[in-house]
Amino acid sequence: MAIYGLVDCNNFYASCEKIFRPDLANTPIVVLSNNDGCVVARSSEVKKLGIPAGIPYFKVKHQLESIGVKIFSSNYTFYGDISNRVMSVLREYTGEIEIYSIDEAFIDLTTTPKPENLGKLLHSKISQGVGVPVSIGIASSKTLAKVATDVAKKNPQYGGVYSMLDKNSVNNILKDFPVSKIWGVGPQTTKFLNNHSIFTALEFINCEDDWIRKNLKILGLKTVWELRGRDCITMETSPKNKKSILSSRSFGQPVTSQKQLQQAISSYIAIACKKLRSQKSVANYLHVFVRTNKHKKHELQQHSSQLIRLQTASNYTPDLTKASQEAVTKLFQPGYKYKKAGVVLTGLHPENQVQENLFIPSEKTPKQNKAIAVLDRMNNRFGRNKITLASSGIKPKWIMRCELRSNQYTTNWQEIPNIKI
DNA sequence: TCTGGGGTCCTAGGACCC
DNA sequence: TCTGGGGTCCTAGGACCC
Repeated sequence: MAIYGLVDCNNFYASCEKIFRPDLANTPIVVLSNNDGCVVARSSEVKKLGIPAGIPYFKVKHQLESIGVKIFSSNYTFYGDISNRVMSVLREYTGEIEIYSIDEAFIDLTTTPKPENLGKLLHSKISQGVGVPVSIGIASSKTLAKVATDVAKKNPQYGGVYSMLDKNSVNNILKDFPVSKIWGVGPQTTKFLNNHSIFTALEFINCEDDWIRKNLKILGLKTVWELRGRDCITMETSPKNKKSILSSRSFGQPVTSQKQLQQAISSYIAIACKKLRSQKSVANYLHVFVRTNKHKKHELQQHSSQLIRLQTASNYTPDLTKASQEAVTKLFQPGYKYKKAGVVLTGLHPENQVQENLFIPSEKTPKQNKAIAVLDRMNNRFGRNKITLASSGIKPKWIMRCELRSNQYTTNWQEIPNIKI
């Protein structure tokens, strides 16, 4: 039987913000999304106050301020670094891990003699060594490990680690576990199940396989099997190359000119192409999309995209920038206030397997290759966007808001914490 | 005034081929 | 005169995840 552990950092972004701010140890804090748009992380004190996840900041700003909640813009560079530290601890004690998201990792405990003991050890090592609290769930499938982690998180008496390896404990937990909280069951499926009087995970696993397959397809069936303890979703220890790469942002203020829109798109292309080069792939297709603010019903609305097939698959920023200009020309309409735009690269293939176009040479000259390699190195060393194409604009107006960002304590010498002795 | 960003997988349906 | 049908590939869109 397989045994999985899931290690999940509690309130990750909020916990990160507290690491170098012992003065905030018991202060309620929230972290906002890009553009200071939504509340994406809440410390436990804030959760208790009933502030929901994902709520637009402006709706709760007054409430948060009036009760003394400390607000942070998101600081992804910092969270990424803390995440790496957590993952290093896991690797040190468990060998191969599957990094599932910035704040979660699966570990394979199949051959670990006492999984729960290792869980306790990891819990204390991460807490002491990195400074963020984690919850660890142990079970015979990933989906059950997710459930176990939820139990560990909600019940402090287990000390942050909960094992669901024996059958009795599984049924005991599943009978009170709402289907809406199952990994892989979203709002649509919840609605469907509830309409059929299925409310708990236990009721869900007691359904007939045929019925589940017919209505919820193969994914639904896999989820049920996993909840019955059958291991269907195995470990992925080496990160796979992405099949699509997306870069998009909402604008700090509406964009109304074609030039600004083009600048924004150019800068997203630069980000996406850099990711593409780092996985040594080329893209065949480029999607460019633009959106107006759907919440402003009285304004002109546009939600459209252009798909461009590149003449030759490429990861060379100027190629894709040029292609994007054509798309922007088709998409842009005067009089519309654009709120968000982005690019998606698809049809990705390894760069050494490019299908040559008979009429158009795809090989970049050595000079072009060198230039783009230098650009990547400089930007890696000195920070994203230190060197850009002129088409991305300089100090653009549409740049995101992030007025309440904390320091990059661990990744920027200028912002390293000071200690007064 | 103010509503995130980056992914994956699956399915249906059209295009195309033989 | 008779005008098929199955397989495959691709894309758009939906649902879900963090």
